[in-house]
Amino acid sequence: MPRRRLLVTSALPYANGPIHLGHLVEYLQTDIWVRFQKLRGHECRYMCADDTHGTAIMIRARQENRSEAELIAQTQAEHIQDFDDFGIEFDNYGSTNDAENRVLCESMWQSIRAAGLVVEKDIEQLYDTETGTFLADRFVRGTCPKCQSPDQPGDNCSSCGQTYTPAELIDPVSTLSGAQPEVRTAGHLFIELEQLHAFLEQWTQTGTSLQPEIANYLQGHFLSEPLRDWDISRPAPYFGFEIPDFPGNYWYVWFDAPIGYLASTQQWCDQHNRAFDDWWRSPDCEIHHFIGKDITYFHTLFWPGMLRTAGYSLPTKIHIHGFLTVNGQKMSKSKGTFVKARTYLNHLQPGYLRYFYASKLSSKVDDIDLALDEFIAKVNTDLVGKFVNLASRSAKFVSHSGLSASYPEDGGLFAAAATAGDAIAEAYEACDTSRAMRLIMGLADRANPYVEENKPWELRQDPDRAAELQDVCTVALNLFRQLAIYLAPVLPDLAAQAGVLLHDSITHWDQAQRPLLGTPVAKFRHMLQRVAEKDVQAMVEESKTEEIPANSEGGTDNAATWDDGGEALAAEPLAAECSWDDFMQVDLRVARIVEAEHVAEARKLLKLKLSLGGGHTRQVFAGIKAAYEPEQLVGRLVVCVANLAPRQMKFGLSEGMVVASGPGGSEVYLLSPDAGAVPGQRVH
RNA sequence: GGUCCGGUAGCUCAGUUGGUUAGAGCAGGGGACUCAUAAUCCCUUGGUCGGGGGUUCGAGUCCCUCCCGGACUACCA
Repeated sequence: MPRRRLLVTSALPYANGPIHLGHLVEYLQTDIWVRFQKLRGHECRYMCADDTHGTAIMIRARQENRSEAELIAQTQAEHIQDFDDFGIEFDNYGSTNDAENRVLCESMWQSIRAAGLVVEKDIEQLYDTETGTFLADRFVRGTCPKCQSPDQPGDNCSSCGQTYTPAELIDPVSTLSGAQPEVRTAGHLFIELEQLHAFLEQWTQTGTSLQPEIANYLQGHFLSEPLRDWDISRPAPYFGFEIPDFPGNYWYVWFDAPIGYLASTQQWCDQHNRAFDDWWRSPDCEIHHFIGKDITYFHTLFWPGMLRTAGYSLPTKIHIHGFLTVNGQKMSKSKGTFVKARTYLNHLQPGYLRYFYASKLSSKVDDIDLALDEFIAKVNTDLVGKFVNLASRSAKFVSHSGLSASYPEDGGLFAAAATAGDAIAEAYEACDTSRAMRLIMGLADRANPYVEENKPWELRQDPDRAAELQDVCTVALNLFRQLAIYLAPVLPDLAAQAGVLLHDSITHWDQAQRPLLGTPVAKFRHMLQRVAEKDVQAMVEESKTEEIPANSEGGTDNAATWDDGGEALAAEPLAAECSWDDFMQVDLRVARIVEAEHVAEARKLLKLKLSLGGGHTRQVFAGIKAAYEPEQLVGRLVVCVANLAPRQMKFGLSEGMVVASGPGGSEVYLLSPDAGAVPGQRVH
């Protein structure tokens, strides 16, 4: 088999939120594929990076009163730790804000300019004068111009379905500041993608780079009519790279994000003294992108167009996967099924999820479902009951003697499993890991009866049959080792443990072709604990109490989903209608927490000092001890009831109330005003 | 509405270019074993392959039609 050179990427996670189980579908699928290629002896490099630019990052950094650089550095460190703990091995993990990316963006830009693809057009956009920013559609809400429904998103009405531009909204409001935005005109640069129409038609429809349903989708939705110009610039302020020949304007995040694939490769090449062009300008190198179906459009139209224009290699294959559902539904915070990578790791081992995803994923774009009870049953049955059990039930009988010197008669089991290696490899190669797992477990199903029939536990009773015992265990352990090799891309930790047990590390797929003989056998230790239902439940419970970033959209990563249940409303039905005057009797004010401390004797209370600005302060006792640490409160803005009658409490006078939602205990959520609010402002 | 994907045993799914009595794993029932993480092994109950038409000597597999479920439906792309 000729040695292939492969460059593999996963989509870049947006640096505005933590990695969750939905993200991991992609990174685990890719990691498994990469590990498979490496195990086959190919040179395969896995590149990724954080996607760091765009309005959402800028806004969040402002809200948190820190620089974008600080925010994205912290997020990147968290992402890398999460990936690392899941056994996802990148060859390089960069950032789209790295210097290499700027250089490559500029060079890409020059090529696109030189090709005559760029035009400037004026567009009208809503502008928030308070925050000094142009507003993307999702930052505007207002009344639908068609059906008059209030408080609708900036692009279409959730009530009547009408689509419109934010400027058409009646009484538009900026969600950043609450201000009424004004319409302003600004020049934007556009890429005339239509000039590449013929190329894209040919590339998407006749090549082998796309799954057939994706090619159909593109033909039906985009290629059947002229391609629209792509708005590629954003006026300041914007967090990104400034466009060199268009000062005051920045590349839209979706321009520089995929170039991050190149930049990450560049970093790796620099560190390893390798030639960049061997990867991105060589017909000998395969380029494989793994992405989710939500970002199909960018990767199958714009990205090939950019690459071709700048003279880079085109993707060999774009592997597109579906979304994750949990228990058959979208991930839901209230159900505790919106699980962060870190939360999972707090309760469960990564191998469980790696195997479960592998057993579900195929080369199709279908969504996959993580049914938690199926997850428990499948992992325990397949991995512990069938696979690990083979070693667990035979290793200790040969810990003193080691494996036999020649391979015993086994009824053709080893040879059959060796032959099956090709079919398993084909399945991995095609990203059909569910098929691969099925084939592997079929082998395990034939291995256990062998042990059953040969009864090593009886053989060991008879010293005269020691050789027989050794032979039976040699077969069982070699069958186990074959499975460990075939599973190594999915379960690298178990493969390593198998290597330790048999004193022969697993480094190549072809090791499954020849039995291992004559090596010592180490003392057997449990390789994988069974999944306990209580741990899964604990993970779900913890997920219910966690904060989820309110807006994880805005970058190139739109994988977040939500599904708001009706439990909260049902638990506390709406109160009777009140008049405007009634409402205005309650004086809600923005306040800043300037001091926060524990009250030694109090079980539920924290003592807060609120500032209303201008030196006006209030002492408030709030029942939020179980939900917040004093340190995390100091400095943040909250909303307080400023005209509530003071109340004498056991520990002192409470001069107001901080508003929060939630059932109580550790589930209390303080309300925060958006950036721009200042202490003392009244809430209307 | 349009496009795409799917509808096979209680559950998750396999079923290659149409070919003998439709399969696996799990779950359920019965038994065995005790080396192994209440693991394993043997036997076993479950299906008019969404409905209806058609092509064919023969269809889960091809064609038509209807029903059901899901995804997508860009234009901040």
